[in-house]
Amino acid sequence: MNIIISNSSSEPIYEQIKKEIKQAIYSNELKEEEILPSVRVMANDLKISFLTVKKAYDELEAEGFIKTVQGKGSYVLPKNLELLREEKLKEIEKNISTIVKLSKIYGITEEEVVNLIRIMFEEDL
Amino acid sequence: MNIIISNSSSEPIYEQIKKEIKQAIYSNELKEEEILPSVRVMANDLKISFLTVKKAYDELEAEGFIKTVQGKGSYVLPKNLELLREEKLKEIEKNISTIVKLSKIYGITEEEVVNLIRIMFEEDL
DNA sequence: CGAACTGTTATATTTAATATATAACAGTAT
DNA sequence: ATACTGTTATATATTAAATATAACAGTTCG
Repeated sequence: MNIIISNSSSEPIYEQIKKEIKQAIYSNELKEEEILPSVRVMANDLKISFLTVKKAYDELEAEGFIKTVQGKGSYVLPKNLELLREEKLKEIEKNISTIVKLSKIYGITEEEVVNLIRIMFEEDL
Repeated sequence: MNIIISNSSSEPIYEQIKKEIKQAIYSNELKEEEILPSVRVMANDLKISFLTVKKAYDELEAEGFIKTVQGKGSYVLPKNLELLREEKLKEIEKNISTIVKLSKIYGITEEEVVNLIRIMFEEDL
């Protein structure tokens, strides 16, 4: 479990932690049943408050990705890859919706957008 | 000048105002040299503080879209459509970058994304 | 059992961004 | 002059995020 957070990011720390854990679950870096670092250990590693880590874990549990048991810790639930993929697909759709709205207002064509997509997809393989 | 703001939006009111004015400038609803509502008038209309409107106007001026003169008011600068378009293009690129990153991690293909784009472009013409 | 881990909860504080209220001041137009 | 403009300063309120600290509770293991 290798979490990297940015203190200066506008994105809240607990959100950054959530994202990285989801990604680790998806990429199988974190396997089913695997125990996550305890809130205090991770807080210590990241030099942040354990309450911030707890917030991330609480939300990950509410979203069905991990399970926390008092006294024991938090572990990765039988992962629902489809769930994760769907969640991200929704995020992508939201971004696309923003793009389409902006494009229509500011006279950017469908082809221009598609070209950008294609170019950026090829980059940094 | 017809500004609509949402009190419940997570987007700051001054940002909403900025966006709507930029859009109005782009669509020529607000023409070159046209006087914007005074900060107090708009604040009154929207039932918000004039300081919030001032913040929006100040930033619009810093970004080169309007000009404010003490005692007179704020008016639309000779508009630089290209500037606006470029600004929005950057916003779009940022969104695309997010999309591409997510897609690569979560196994969503270029074609899937392009299809979504095409579908959403056709919708709500 | 007891020590050393886990997580939980409550309280209080800090910081930054947003938004507000109010009052006083300054420029412009008529 | 008056009535608009914008400007500035001060103070306050709200919210989200993050923190610090202390006390409490469950689990594990020697």
